Amino acid sequence: MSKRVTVIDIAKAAGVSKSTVSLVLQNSPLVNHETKAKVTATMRDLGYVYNRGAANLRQSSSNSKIIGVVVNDLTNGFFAELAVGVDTVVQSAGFVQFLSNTGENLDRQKEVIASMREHGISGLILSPARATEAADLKPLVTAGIPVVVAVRNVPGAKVSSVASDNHEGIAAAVRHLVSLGHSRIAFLGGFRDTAVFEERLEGYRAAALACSLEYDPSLIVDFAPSRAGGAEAISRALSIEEKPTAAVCFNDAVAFGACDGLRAKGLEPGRDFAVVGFDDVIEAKTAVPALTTISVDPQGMGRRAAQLLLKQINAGKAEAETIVSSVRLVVRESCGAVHGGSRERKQA
Amino acid sequence: MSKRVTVIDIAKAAGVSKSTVSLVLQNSPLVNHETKAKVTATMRDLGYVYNRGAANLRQSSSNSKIIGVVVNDLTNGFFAELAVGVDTVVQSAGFVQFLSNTGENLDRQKEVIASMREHGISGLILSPARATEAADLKPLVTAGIPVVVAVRNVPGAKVSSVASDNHEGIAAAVRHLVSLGHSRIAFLGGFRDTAVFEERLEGYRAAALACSLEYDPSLIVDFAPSRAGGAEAISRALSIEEKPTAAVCFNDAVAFGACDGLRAKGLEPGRDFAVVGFDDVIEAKTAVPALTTISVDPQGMGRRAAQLLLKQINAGKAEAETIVSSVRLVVRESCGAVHGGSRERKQA
DNA sequence: CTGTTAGCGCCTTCAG
DNA sequence: CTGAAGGCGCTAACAG
Repeated sequence: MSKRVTVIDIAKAAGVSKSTVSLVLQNSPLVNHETKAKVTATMRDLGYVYNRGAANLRQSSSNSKIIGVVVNDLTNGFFAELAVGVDTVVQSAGFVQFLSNTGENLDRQKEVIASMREHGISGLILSPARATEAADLKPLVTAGIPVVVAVRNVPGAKVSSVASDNHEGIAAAVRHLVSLGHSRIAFLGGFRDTAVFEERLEGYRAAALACSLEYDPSLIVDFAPSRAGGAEAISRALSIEEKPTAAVCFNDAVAFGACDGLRAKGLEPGRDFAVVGFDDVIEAKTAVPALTTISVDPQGMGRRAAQLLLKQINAGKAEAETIVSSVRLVVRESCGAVHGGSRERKQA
Repeated sequence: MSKRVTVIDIAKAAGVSKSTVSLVLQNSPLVNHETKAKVTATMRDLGYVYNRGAANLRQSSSNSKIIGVVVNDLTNGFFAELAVGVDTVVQSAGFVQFLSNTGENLDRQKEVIASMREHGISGLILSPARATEAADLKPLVTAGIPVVVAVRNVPGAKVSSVASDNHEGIAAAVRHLVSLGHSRIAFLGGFRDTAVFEERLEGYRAAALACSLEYDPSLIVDFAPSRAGGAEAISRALSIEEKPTAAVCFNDAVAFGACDGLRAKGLEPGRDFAVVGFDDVIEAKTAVPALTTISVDPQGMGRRAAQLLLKQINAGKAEAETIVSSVRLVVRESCGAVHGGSRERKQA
């Protein structure tokens, strides 16, 4: 209906020139308060809305004030919170958020990112779908669009990232278990050839060493980081000579699987065996009350990611930077002290 | 760094004119396959990215292919799912989603919507923050931007909406309770002066009538639709002459409050008293296992809202339309049959 | 089927 | 402090 009102309309109505209006728009100090007030008034009267598309066209672009956020599973409360965290800082910096969900679908991720590019995002925060490769981000970085990867790392990508403190997380879990009297602690699940596995395992080693536990490689049971893998892993861990009484798991999926496996053997997690999970991607909220987990604050991660991105946007182009987000151990119910663990059972 | 490559660049490289390229872009049938292929090839080679900003500028605008989604609490799983539902259909229609969170903050909502307008959204899906008024949406509708309001209604606004079937939801709950043997059923919580209250109460009345229950106004206890209000309401409901043995609550918050109130009196919800909640905004997932709730499918609502919006966008401008989303009764554990209820207790 | 010509709404010189 | 031009990347008419 009503044609779009443009700078020219309001210039006419206010009796000034378009350039004056333009200056007001970017509130330049070059225009006196009086005219400025008049102009803003007429803008309001005529219902003027700024057209960023046009502005971006004229300007160098990429100062579109829009930042893209794509997450792999918005249904998961963890990522929803992450997005909220991002949104908070993005909004207060005067940007808007383009948020999309990939549902772990690589094709969709590609489409979504392409679409965002067409709209001229000035930066991207990505919680990548599984199996995302550095090549998927290549076009972005060559185009000079800042990218920060969150939660999961993308192997060879030269972009900034925000992830949780894998080393310290596992170490805290080990210390917790030791404080409950455990000394035979298994490390379950995960693929050895990933960086995350290395970090987590290293945390395990370091803490074990610090607590002067004997280091027994047979307690390290690598397996697919899935629920099924967890079940397999716990089964194998329980088949060794000197059985463990507790386990730290590569992620929550593995932990759930371990609980499944324990129950299949008539053991109740939390009572007969202590299990600690790591808040990963699969499930942020656990249904197993006795499960202790290493949790990260998703909103905090989101905020940090956004801040990092904004910094890079403002700096033109900065070096890729990596932030490790601190984690905390969440003990929901008793994790399972050793005197209630399988050791007694073994003696019985 | 690398300057943006434009249609003109690829025209030059492919040895055609810009218009040809433009035609290819909107894959018009007017260009023969061969040239089309050549053009697309060079586009890929030069790493061309379409500039929607420019296109929107030239075109009538509002076919920006971006649709805005603003939600009052993304932290709440219900709304996250809603957003996912919207995203699904929005994406497959070739649009992108601008998603923002208001956190129930009206000012923020205003800012966010303004920002989206500047970016030229072609439509808006809004799950309004509390106390949103029709006036807040006025500018949008006068600008001819289709709006669909989801979950919550905005009183006088002339926009489409997608909400749950309040009438049938409560009615189903009442029928369920009657089938368990209850005949004294309270209706707890909510402010009488809202449309939603009317609808829900009407559902209660209709079902009570259909089940030939006596209609006793003292069983209707209106109170703030909050947890505190629920506690107050149940307390008042239990103070009347002939006590109820069950209650349908205005929303989940009230239901939780009612449970609090029951426990304070030494009654266990689900055993001594049946409580039914309504999936509203506060908490989508309940922590009280014995609580039966009237649930809506948030993703489904999101999809429906998006479809409605797209329809309006394509139709230019349609009449405001209202969709009521069906609900279903979710019985988690036994809701509490009357023989285990307070009636026996009264007789004892 | 292809090339030419005009702008879309805004911002930036560059002179007044 | 203001006015006049020019152009960002693209599409819409027309002409070839």
